[in-house]
Amino acid sequence: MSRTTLDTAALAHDLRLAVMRFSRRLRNQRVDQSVTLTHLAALSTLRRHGPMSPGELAAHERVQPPSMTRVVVALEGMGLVTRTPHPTDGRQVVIGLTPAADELLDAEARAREAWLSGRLQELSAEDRAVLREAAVIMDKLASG
Amino acid sequence: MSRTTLDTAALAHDLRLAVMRFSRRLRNQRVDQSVTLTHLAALSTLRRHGPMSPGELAAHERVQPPSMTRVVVALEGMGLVTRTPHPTDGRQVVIGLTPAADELLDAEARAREAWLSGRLQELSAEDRAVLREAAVIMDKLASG
DNA sequence: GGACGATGGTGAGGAGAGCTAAGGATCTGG
DNA sequence: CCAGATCCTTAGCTCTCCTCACCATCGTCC
Repeated sequence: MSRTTLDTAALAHDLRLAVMRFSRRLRNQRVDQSVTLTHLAALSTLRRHGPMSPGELAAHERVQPPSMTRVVVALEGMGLVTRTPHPTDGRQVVIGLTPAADELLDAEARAREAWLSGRLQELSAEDRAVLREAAVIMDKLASG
Repeated sequence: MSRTTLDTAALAHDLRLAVMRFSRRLRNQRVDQSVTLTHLAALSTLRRHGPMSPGELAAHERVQPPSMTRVVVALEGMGLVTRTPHPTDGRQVVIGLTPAADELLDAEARAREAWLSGRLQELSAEDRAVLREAAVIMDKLASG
């Protein structure tokens, strides 16, 4: 085993533990108890990329379609998204945000200062730059 | 809102999504189906820091004590850890690894090459360096 | 020395979040 | 027009973590 390979194995170990602990922390740190992190992620993606089908949404979030169905059902029940039939393809459904969801996302963006953004703000600019790059790399790893 | 604050909010958003997706991917990518990622993390921590009480272990993993109890019970059932009474404090219990756990961790370390280490190896040395720093920063964020 | 709050572990119950397998509706290519 | 592919959904399961409550033990204070 080469030096580099050993280092990579150690990195894999540390990175895995760090990501697990960090994601736990993120889940617990959500502000509004009624809307979970998974729900928020779906809403964010919808806002960023516009209305799309459940399947597309699932692909974006790297989740299986049935999982996303549940999320959409829950969000629809809360009046945060609408389900409208696809204009030409009868199989598909288009998920769109309601004004209430927009408000919620705005409120959440503000409230997020309470923790993650606040914590990030305490870091050095260099550390933030590292995280910014790392986010891109991790997303690449997650999608590959 | 200043420029930096805006950037930080965007970073919070992207980082959150990236970590969520990445951790989902990690969970699915485990090799041995009988031992879950949570179990492995606990075993890894025990190996790295030596025997400790369930409470300490929970603190290390940023988890509540009852959650760690379950993990320990499961691991004991699989013969991977032992529970011995604390020499002086009758309330405490000391969790230690069995030889079987050592073997499992070795096997896991080797098998991990199959995915995460393999993927990391494909990255540039610069990207790995970024992740190495990011792991430290995320752990700091998770613990604070 | 005994009562009493603090600490540590666990039992019970529940919620969130993901998966696979399978079913039903719709589209499309032959 | 039928057969297979595609899309969403239902059903049922697992894993992970939580809170609340309980019990045993420790340390302290009267």
